[in-house]
Amino acid sequence: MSAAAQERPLRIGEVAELTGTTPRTIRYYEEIGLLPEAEDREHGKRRHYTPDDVERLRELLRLKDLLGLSLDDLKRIVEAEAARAVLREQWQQTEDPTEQRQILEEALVHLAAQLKLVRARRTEIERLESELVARQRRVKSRLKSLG
Amino acid sequence: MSAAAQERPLRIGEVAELTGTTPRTIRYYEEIGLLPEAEDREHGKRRHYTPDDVERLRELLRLKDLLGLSLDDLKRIVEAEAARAVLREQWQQTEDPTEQRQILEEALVHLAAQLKLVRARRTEIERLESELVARQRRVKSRLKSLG
DNA sequence: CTGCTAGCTTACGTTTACGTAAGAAACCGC
DNA sequence: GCGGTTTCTTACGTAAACGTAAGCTAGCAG
Repeated sequence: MSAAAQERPLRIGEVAELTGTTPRTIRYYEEIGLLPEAEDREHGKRRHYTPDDVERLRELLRLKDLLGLSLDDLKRIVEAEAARAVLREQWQQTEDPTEQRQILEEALVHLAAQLKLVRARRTEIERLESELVARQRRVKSRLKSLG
Repeated sequence: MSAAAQERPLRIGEVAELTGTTPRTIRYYEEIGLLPEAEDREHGKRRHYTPDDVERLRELLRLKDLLGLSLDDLKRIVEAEAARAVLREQWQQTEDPTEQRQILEEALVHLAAQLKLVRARRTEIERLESELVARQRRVKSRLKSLG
């Protein structure tokens, strides 16, 4: 469905480059279940990725770095998303609008939870920033009073 | 000079409580030179702290958590501040306004560097936040179109 | 003085998140 | 087909940031 899936598959080194990480990290994330393993890859053969996979990994790294989440935290998020994805498949097939609504509402809950985290962080950062600005002002005024 | 220094000294457990960390962490920070060690404490006797020390530790923990700085990064910051403090003492005694100005300007450089870090973080956080909001909107509109 | 709790020192242990090395196999260009 | 690069698997190594345990002491409460 995604246009991205049509293009030449990316190799692990390219993905690492694009996301600013290393092949080892990518394999490790797969190993702990943070990234999915292609079930049809034969032993010893190369992994390949789509641009969507790159975006996915970028997002995980962002959550990790910006929110300070551990890989375990991320895994929980990923698993929750996966669970919702399963339900989505089941329920979209039945085309029952009541169930579909429930799925979307769960997605909203999920997003609200993440937003809460992000906004809390932003608030803390802003407080830190304004304290630094205040100090800056004090130093500047002392500089002025020195002539 | 600080009013805080007049009050009953705090023990390590209280400081840990107040900063949301543990005594072990505080001792560790002292061990690696992140927190100063009172030079007059006899071997085996208790550490004690002022409310200013608590604030100091809070700030370090904030920089660590919000900016994702390592203890090594923090140590560099602390050392830079200490170096500036030494110069301040020396030069304030001489009461040479030219030197005093230089100290203040160095402080500004220091603050500007930290502010740059903090603002970069805030920008990233804000981008993440707006992406989440966008997703939220999409889900909400799909909900509405479901009736 | 006597308990009791919290703190001290020393030292080894642990978790997280990968790094690194070795040997083999997969592609890719020629 | 072949050399060169990249990847694969397996497994051991490691740095950072503390945790934990043991034996001992400070210092206060009664």
